[in-house]
Amino acid sequence: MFTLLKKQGSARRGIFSTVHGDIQTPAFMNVATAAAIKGAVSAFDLKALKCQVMLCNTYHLHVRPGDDTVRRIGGLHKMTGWSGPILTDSGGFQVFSLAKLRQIKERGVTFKSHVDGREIFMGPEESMQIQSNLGSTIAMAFDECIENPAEYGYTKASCDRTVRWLYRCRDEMNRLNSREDTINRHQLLFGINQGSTYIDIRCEHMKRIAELDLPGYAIGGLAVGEPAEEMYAVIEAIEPFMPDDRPRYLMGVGTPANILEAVERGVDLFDCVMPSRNARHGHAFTWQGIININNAKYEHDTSPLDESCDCPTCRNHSRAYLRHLMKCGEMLGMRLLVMHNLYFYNTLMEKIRAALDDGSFDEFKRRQIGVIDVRI
RNA sequence: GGGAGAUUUCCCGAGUGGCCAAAGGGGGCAGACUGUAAAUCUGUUGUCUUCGACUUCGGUGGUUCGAAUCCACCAUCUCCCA
Repeated sequence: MFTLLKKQGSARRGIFSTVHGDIQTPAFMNVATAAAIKGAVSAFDLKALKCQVMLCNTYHLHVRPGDDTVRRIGGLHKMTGWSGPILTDSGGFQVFSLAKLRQIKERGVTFKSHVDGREIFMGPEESMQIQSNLGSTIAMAFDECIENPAEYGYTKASCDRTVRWLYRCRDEMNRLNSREDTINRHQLLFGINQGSTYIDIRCEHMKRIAELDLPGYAIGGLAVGEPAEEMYAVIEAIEPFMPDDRPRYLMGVGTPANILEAVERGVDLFDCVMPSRNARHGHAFTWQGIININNAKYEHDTSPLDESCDCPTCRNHSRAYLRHLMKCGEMLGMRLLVMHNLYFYNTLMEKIRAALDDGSFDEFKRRQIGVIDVRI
């Protein structure tokens, strides 16, 4: 399913084939937590934005509208109108981000719904059942995203539990995929490496989850407050223990610089709320650096966000107009900025792939770092 | 013509003798944001030679050690009775 086309150092150029289409890697997955890219961007826009994969969230869709409802209306693909690959996150990140609203036990995690406060129980089986109802292409294992910093002993115990949970995820998915009435009987399970910033725990955990021979592996629990250098160190350390013939996914990362550094260290897939969230807050990524369109200096600026950008926003609108829309709180402003930022991220990945294809990745990375990730 | 009430820093609006350069919104300016409880959150918003000083609460004059707050007159606006 994963074809490794080329390597440059540890950096990889590949194709990941799924029932919903091929993914050219390295790739950035566009985050649509509640089955919508925040900022009023539809599935029909995503094609124009060079999006390859959409990412949705198990917990959020379980809370609203309910995974039984998603199943009844035909699954995420029919629901959203996106026919390409969809990855669903397991709810593991919510174990971390809703820390004040949850309780972790061996069987699973009890959440208080952030919507209405009602109690929700989610363990490996529940997460797999929900993701099966959603009908995603790739389902993520139910894990605990450990907060940073974390105590060594707690990290070790948590990782042991995450391994046990992974076996339960695999068994439950096998059961669900064998059922006649399952929406996507070819749903793939990705395991998730944890271990905070403890290299020994990370490596040990990676070895143990690799034994399950899953179709893909993710690195979780990074970019949660630790310095970027520590994150890179973790990736470098566990990379040798990640199967070469399986895609590697660095969850929740990151800045353009983070992505370049991680690709160099052998990562194939990424996702991050940064391009969409920051766009809603007025920040735009350009090939000259990051700008805040709300700044007064753009009031009379008739140039596009980025002269060299071919996205619908840059082809049609000026900085002055975008600033005006954002200042007025017009939702068109957010939509146009989100579209631009997603196009930027997807184009960044396209350029990375092209550079890997012709062997110029190192040079490409050297040229971009310190430029596209810096505020101007 | 007679009576009642208003006028506060960019705007709305609190404040009725010292703890007031003046609450709270809005707007402005800037910052944060990494598997989205985020169209959110934070800081700042009279001037300066900025751990202190100066000028401000419609205008002018007065009372007082001290006034945005009390008094007099003037200006403008709103409402009620003719």
